[in-house]
Amino acid sequence: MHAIGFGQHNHAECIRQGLDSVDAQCKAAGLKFTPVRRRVLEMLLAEHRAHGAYEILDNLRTEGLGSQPPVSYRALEFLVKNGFAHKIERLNAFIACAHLAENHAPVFLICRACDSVAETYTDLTRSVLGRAAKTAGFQIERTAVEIEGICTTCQEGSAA
Amino acid sequence: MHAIGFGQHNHAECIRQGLDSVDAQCKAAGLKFTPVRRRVLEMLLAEHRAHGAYEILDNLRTEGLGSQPPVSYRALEFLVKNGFAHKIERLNAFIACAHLAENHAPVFLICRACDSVAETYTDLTRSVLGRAAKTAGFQIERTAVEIEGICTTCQEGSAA
DNA sequence: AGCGTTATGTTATGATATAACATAACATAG
DNA sequence: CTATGTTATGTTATATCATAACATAACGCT
Repeated sequence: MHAIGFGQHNHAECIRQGLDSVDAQCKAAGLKFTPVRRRVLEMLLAEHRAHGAYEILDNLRTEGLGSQPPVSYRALEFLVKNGFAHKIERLNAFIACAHLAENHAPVFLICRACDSVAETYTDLTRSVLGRAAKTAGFQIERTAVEIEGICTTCQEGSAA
Repeated sequence: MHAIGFGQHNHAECIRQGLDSVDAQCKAAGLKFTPVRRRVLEMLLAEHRAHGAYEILDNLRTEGLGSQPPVSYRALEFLVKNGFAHKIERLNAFIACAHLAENHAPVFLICRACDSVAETYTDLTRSVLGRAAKTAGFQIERTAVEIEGICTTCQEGSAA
């Protein structure tokens, strides 16, 4: 298990790869990766933090790609539904998936100081929680695991 | 690990015990368990499902205990902050804590068919996820683990 | 070209949440 | 027992997040 989101990496490359990967997956699955959807994903990929639907919308508006809430919500819904992005419930905001193409139960590490969000994952549904659910006879469909705290960088910034 | 929420139990007793327990904890901690706060917790305890802040508010209004949003939000904030209730982020709604007086990382099993919510718990922060966070140098403060699916009862209702 | 399906545009409204300020209740130090 | 600080409540207004509903356009297919 490893976390993507904190630390250095080639970001332009990261965005390009993300778009290419989704492009390919959409082609393979017969999904339409339209300009609005593509642009929204690009915005999400641009930073490892959660973006609000209205923030996305503001950008779309500037670019003439849409001006009303349903435009961004629909694009985000498409991305989330197909696993290209996730919704962070805690923040009512969205983030690009950092493990594209892998079937995973995402886990988010949300830094309350700098708002960065790292995504890692777990085989949660087959571990402790999965067993608990099974015992209760509960049939799991989706999981939201969101951990709030302070990331490494921010801990260094203000020595605890 | 066991789940509270699905299945039979003496509910009047359950409510009374919850109120008594919180009453005692507030006394011990020097917290004020005021009429509004008490009544809100009582509403939450009345059913094992998440209650919206405005639903709570409607009831308070009927009873002359408050009429504006901040009233219910403040009471709920008090309950959540002190561990007597939890917020279900997925539903933007609140539920009484089912493990009062135990220090725990709550895990919610949310049935999307009947809207019931069961609370179980885990030593999550010391297990797989905790180790992952530690590796990433992340300092955990809060966790929200929400599992959505179908509860036993609803599975029986409409045979899969 | 006709038809069904999916995506987009647009209006309107619903649902959730909090900032900001005023007042009241309560504890306790003087 | 009253002045003062603190916590809780009352109230107005507004910010923020989300979707229902309906109209139009683009696309794929026969």
